[in-house]
Amino acid sequence: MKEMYPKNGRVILHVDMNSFYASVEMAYDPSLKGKPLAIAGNVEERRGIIVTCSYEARKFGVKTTMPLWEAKKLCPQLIVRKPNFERYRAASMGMFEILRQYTTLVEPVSIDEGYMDITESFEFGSPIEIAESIQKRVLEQLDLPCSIGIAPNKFLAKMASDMKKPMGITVLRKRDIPKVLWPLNTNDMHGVGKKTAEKLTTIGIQTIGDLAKGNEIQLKTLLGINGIRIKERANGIDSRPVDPESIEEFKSIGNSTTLPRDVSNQQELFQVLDSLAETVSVRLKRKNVLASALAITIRYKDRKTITRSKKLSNPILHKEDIAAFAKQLFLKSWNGDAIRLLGITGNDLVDHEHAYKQLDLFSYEKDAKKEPLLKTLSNLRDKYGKNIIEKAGTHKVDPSHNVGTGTSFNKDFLRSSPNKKNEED
DNA sequence: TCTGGGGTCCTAGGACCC
DNA sequence: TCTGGGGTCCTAGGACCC
Repeated sequence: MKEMYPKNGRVILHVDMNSFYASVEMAYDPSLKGKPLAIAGNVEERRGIIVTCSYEARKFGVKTTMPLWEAKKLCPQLIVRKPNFERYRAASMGMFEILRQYTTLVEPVSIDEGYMDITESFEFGSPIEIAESIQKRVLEQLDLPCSIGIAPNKFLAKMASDMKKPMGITVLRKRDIPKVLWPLNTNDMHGVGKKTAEKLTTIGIQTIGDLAKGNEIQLKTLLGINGIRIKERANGIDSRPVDPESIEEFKSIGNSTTLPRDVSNQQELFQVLDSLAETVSVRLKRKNVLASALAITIRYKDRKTITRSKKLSNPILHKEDIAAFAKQLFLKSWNGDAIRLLGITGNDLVDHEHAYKQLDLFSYEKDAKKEPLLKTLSNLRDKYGKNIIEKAGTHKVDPSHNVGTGTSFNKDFLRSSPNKKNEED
């Protein structure tokens, strides 16, 4: 048996679906296969952009994030479909189900990609055999193509999966790094975008190889902690574990919308905030969490974007509370100019059950000053059950002040995160 | 006719506390 | 006279990714 990996090394796969949304549409409607297909938002409006497109469309120069009108200019016969998220979610679940047949150590990163740690999965064959088997099953069972990277860590696996598309399998060993990775430009690196690549050129770093040998002091000064991190990555060092739970740990839930036209009428803008608040509320409830901080986003006509956020004295989840608070924030921040986009995001999410448990804890609090509130809350709950507590907890939120009966217990108990990780990197 | 919507993580300054 | 130093929390903005 060939030794492909050092005894103590890990074997990580990165599975990346190829032009996922477009491929799912083709699986649903095979008559689309082989044709230039694009998925775009706001198809009927002028502000639509390309979300994903088929390889046939890419041949014409059509790219992700390109405005729809531009794509149609490049490729007049382009077939355009609206995104159909239920289908994509279903396909995604099918894909991850297949991955989990090889190991429980599957970490979904987004709807169409994930990492697997198959170090212990030798009963299914060699890493390449496993990758081939996964690729085959995803194609046969879901009619979807994917590319797979095989490497000793996440970063290298991610880089590897990007190297052959569609339907590629790429092994990237440590010893391949100088030949395969180092000639690439830094902006081909996962985690290095346009701005960082530009900054790097100012200290004479163009390629990943340059970065691998870069001066740490200089990198730290230029990019902070990220400078050190990308240098490590460039040298193939990345100890992040594959964490199947990370997908459960939500940190924020938001909803934003680009308006069909720029709007400066307050009434109209308030209506938009109402509907955004409704969406955020529904999604918070579905995830069983409350928001302990709220942020709004305003993008003006000239695309200048501001965010304003504020901690809440009590976590909230009802649409009325979210809308009221968002409107307060909005009025404090809006300069009166025409607005292109509005958004509301719930931050510092606390688990529903956890929030109530913490209220229970409160019952045992000996502090005399806090006694009255606590009695009120537990009496109410005894009488009316859980729901009234939810209302009592959220109703009193006064967006203009951060005071009130809730402040002390919130600060001490409710805010502690249920999502704390016990894993150090 | 320019440039969506969902996120995460990091930085930096000011407030505040000891 | 002349002005600590560390720590945490909050907020705004930026970079990045899919």
